[in-house]
Amino acid sequence: MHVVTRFAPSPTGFLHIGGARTALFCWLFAKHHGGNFLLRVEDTDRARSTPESIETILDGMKWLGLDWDNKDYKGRNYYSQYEQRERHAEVAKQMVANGTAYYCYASTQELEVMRAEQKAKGLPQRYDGRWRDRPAADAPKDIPPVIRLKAPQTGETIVNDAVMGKITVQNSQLDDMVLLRADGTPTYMLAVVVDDHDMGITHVIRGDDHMTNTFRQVQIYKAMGWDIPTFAHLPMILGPDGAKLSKRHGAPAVGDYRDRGYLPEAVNNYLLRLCWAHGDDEIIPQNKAIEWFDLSGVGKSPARFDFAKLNSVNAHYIKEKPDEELARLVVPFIVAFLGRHLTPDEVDLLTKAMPDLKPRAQTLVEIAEMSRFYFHSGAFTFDDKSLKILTPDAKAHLKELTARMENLEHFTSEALEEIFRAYAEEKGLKLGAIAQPLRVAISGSTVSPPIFHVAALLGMHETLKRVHEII
RNA sequence: GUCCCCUUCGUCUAGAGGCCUAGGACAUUACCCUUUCACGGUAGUAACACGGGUUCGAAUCCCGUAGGGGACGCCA
Repeated sequence: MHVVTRFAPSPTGFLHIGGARTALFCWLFAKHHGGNFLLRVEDTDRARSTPESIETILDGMKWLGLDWDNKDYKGRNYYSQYEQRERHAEVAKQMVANGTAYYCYASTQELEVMRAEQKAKGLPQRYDGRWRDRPAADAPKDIPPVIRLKAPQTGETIVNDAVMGKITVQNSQLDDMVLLRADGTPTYMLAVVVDDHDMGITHVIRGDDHMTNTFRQVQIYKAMGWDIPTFAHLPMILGPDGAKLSKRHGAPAVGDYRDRGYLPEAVNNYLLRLCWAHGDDEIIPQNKAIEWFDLSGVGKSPARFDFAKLNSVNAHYIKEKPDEELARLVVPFIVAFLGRHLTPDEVDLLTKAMPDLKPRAQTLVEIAEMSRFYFHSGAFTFDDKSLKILTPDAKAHLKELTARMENLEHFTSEALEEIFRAYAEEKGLKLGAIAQPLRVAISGSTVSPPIFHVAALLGMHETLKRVHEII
């Protein structure tokens, strides 16, 4: 069987991190089975859909590397639901013709009254089928009707969900939903089913907020006599506090993670491990993810988002990434901090510093922050801890050491360490007593990568310049 | 309110009736390494929501209870 999955966001905002997880699972499932992964933009809500939002979502998908296969659709690089509206309307009319749907002339106000009454009586709020069996002759001429599904009123509808298992609902719980609005546009329920059918979707993988919609959609498939795809509903991703993940939790959009210096491979790996596991494996590279991913491994319970764990996964992928590539990724963040561009020499220095920077950072932003001092010019402003290190004694030692450093033939970290160790031994000092002042002098802080590495990278001229600045 | 789903360390999870004295990862604590901070290494604290069954035996199967989530639009 040739597998076809799809990701179907509505372009009313950014790409939500939960949506990204859904997209990832769809993508992995398609790749695992050698099938296709399609992108459909659900833009039938003309008031809320925006082109900017579509761009943002596409960007997010690209950043995560979730490539879709329908890049050439009527001049667009995605499938637009809105463009299929004629087809949706046609299907709705077909259903009226075959007796599985009917025109309903109840006004919005009339329905509001109906729901209010139901609520007041403590009854479930459902359309009562008032136009279900009325003859066409009753139809008022001046009210444009909607088309409603003539849903079965007895028996039950069963969904065999690949994640949730067999789920049954009594048909008496479901009402006759609207398929086509009075203005002739399709509702989500209709559009989804028609598009999934037309696109040949074999596996509908989506968030479990759609679970109860599935029963109604199955009824549409049945009314049209279409094959029902396999459904798989993924549990929600919740915020750290167990509430629905939202702006309040800080980073709901995929773009937020890019801006905060997370690597897409880390985000993917982290997202994959939410509600899914492969034994004790934690770090799962993409090729393994494709090889191992299956729907049966997806858990049923919602998961909370944990930034600490994401950080640790990100730290792992940072350590794995080649220095040059990492430097290239960090440069924009440094540029943002410095407010100026880096010279090729500076980028080269950053690349050479990367082995010392990598193990100390969890995000690209952290690398940028801790590497700023390399590109610093002028005097540092020291904090209290640093000032405490720069005692008159320490300055005196540094002055003596300056002379020795100047005489160095090769300004390497090994050579520097050698003269510092020799000096410490001569004076009966601990290495830290002179290494820390050097650190403060040339890095501007008490915390930095190994200080002799730093000095060697800065070079003799810059190192001595910075030392002179403080003595 | 009605319907649907879920419940293993703080968090993500392993677990398919005996392999469980419940494993791993993150977080956390201590120690080692060490010129700072990290990385790395070693050790530790920490969970089967509760109550009933079924069974020789239950984290695992069944039934309740509690808690959580979701859906009930001419939104998607």
